[in-house]
Amino acid sequence: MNYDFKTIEAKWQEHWEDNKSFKVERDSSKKKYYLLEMFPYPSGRIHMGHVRNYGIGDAVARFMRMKGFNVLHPIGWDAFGLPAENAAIQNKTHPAQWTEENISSMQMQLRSLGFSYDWDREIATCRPEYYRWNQWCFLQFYEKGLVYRKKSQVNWCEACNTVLANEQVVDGCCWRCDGEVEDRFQEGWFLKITDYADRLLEGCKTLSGKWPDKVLAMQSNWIGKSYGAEVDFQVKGKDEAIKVFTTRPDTLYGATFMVLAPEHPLTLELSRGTDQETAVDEFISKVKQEDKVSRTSETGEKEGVFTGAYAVNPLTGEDVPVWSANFVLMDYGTGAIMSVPAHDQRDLDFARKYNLLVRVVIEPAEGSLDAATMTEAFSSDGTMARSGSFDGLRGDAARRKVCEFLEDKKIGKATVNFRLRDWGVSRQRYWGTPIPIVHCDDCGLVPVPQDQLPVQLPLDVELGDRGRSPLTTLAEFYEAQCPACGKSARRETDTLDTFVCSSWYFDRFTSAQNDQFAFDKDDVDYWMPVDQYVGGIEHAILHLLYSRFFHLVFHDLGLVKSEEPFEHLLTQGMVIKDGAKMSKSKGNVIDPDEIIQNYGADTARLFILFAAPPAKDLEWSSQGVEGCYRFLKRVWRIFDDFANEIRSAGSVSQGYEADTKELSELRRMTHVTIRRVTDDIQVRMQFNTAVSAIMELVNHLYAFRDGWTSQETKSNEAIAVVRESFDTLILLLSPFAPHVAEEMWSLLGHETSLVEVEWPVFNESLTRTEELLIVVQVNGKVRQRITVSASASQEDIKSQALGDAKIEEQTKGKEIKKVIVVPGKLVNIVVK
RNA sequence: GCCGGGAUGGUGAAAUUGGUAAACACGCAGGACUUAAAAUCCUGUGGCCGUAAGGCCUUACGGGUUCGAUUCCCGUUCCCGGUACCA
Repeated sequence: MNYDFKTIEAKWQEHWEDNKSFKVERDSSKKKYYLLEMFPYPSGRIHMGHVRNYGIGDAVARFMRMKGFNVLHPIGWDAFGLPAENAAIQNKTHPAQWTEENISSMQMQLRSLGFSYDWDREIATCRPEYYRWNQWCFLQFYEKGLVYRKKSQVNWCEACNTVLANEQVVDGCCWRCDGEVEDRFQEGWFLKITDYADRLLEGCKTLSGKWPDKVLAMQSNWIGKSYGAEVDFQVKGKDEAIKVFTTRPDTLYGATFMVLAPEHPLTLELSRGTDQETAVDEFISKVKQEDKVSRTSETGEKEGVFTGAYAVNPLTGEDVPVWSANFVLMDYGTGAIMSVPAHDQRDLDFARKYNLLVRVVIEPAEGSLDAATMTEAFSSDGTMARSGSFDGLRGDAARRKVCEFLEDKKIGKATVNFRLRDWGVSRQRYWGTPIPIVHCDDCGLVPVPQDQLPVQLPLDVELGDRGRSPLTTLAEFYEAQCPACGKSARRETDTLDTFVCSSWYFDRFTSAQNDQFAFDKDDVDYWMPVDQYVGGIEHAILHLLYSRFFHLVFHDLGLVKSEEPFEHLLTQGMVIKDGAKMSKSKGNVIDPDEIIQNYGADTARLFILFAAPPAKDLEWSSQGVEGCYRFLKRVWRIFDDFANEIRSAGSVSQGYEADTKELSELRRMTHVTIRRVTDDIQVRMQFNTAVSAIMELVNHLYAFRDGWTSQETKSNEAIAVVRESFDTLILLLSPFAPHVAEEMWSLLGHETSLVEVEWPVFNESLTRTEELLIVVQVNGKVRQRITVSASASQEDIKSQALGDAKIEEQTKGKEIKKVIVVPGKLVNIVVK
């Protein structure tokens, strides 16, 4: 019988579907396990990255199910977003239609891969049943004071015609379309993620060891906490102070000038009435013309202009000139800095260029600095000098003392600054969740009452006017009554960033069909947190930070017990071909469907798990796929050889001693393989080595077969041992190649599907051998291999090693200084 | 620059607590089966020297610790990812 993967896979997919094999319910009598993979955007086709992501997840889900856990393994669709809108304009369809069609075809593909999802929990974020609760979340945040509206400099993507959050700007370009991002001044909605900066950072510590260090480091850097001080510099001749943030209050005596960001309101104000007026105007307009990328690149020339004004250094009492320069950013700190050229490279470069005063106030432990000639700023810790009564203080202590002084004098204070900005969630596009707010001339911003949710996204819109969001042109949508006073009012026409949808979908999965709540308290507290989350590294900051933020807020609102949504995180590497990420433009895309057609889902899944450890990039290899296909055929053939003979065998009786060496070796191999595969999946999450171990067992069965078939009489016990091996092989293979495993399992006469079978347990005593191979080294070099009885004492091993002919030859005439015996491993003889 | 991760055969990789480097697979070579091919099965396969027995070398590079280092420590080079006039 040939390995007919097409028939087998279709058969079992149908079986799982008809029986709802992977449907789960909350059951407090069972230990839960929530396995989640990042849900896909319904682009239309599954790609290899998905196969990898979901292949890894499914292996773990199936394994944990067999280990007896109540496993929640859901799937859904991150279905709002720009591609639908753009595709709809191009193909003259509707985003809803385009999206739903894509969902259907991708569902088919996921089914054809045999993933073990609870399909009853499937969600799509673009459906009112979902986005209704998205609006509800927004209002929860609103009521808690975590939502506000402000006019600000925003990142505008011209190509996408919308605003982007800071996290969505990559190297000055749009994360989605790669188009250039420009600054715009615009009003929009923000979520106060900065209120949670400290707790999000603290959380990184508790996740250490459970999330990849890399992701935690990226998040910590993104949050960017820095300790320092805020100091007020009085403007000379005006009742106005310039507030600066510095991480080096110990260098305050060396602040010889100040620099404002060009956008800083005081830049313009201070120059008025001075002879620098026109110079400042020209400078500001020049900087405005520069694009964001070159403005913020480090290699860019530092340029500035004197504002004509002076401020007073609060510690030295000196007048210091106030400049404005392109390298000071309005959106970090206070948008103004004190410049200490001797101890900051940028300040020094600027001072040299414009001939400003340099004063050394921190002395290094070794050598000395010459303010007149130095070209490299000394920015490490050192001893304070030329700093009045602070002279001699160092490092943190120095900074603390200066801060205390500033607080005493009420001219500054120790403070903490974050790099993290609030999350702008307004999008000027159609295909997203309508923001449930009404603008009333009398009442101001009025939230839509919960019983009026969802604010439906109208489907009868004209798309294609690329300048504006369609909602702003649709009177039936934006004309509304004020929920508070009943007067006619205007509905908000911005939609929510789609990252809002994905910030809590894992909670929704716990009560996917509930139409009373976003999620049921008992459900969410039973299932959450996600025990294992699997997804791409590209969401290290975006989705993973937003989700943590949402979950903390939910926690504070008493909606969920846990604080962190994802207990363990695995970020899988990319699938690459010819050294590059698969992409249409490079023409190196392998279509999963084609692989499934030619080799089957089991082969596709096996290859993708076998070819590389999960966290590493995986180089696609058609020969490697061929190899995995060959392996499954090899499994099938040896199974076919034995199936009839072992089908009616019983189990091996307890205390059975194998009649032959071959049988006891097969038994040992079987139990060793259980141990290896279990450990690889459960502890190490290393599926490539798990598959290798199974391959070794199969190789062993082939070697075993030759002796077996020539044997004339076989005891029932002997047949039972062989059966045990095949049962085990099938079970161990089942998380990786579930279809062929199910088929073989049923061919052996088992009546239950593997879904209900327990993971095999190894017997430690059966994994031991009677003889051990010991390596004998002389001076650390392997010279001989000897076999010793497993019960041999260290002394026995030592004398057997020393008595070996070859070792005697190696040690002849030399003095034996030391003999090291590592039980079960090696003997090292040190000679001179 | 800073942060994180890497570098092992012809290739993907393995070595779990410092203990036989290269498991498993691909590729390649040889053999069996076959009229032949495919498929399949078996054997070999890090490099150098040697007919062989065997020896020497080998985990990016240079040091160190240790009886023993792919693994730990110090330094260097290169590669990948993130981030960056962040005050």
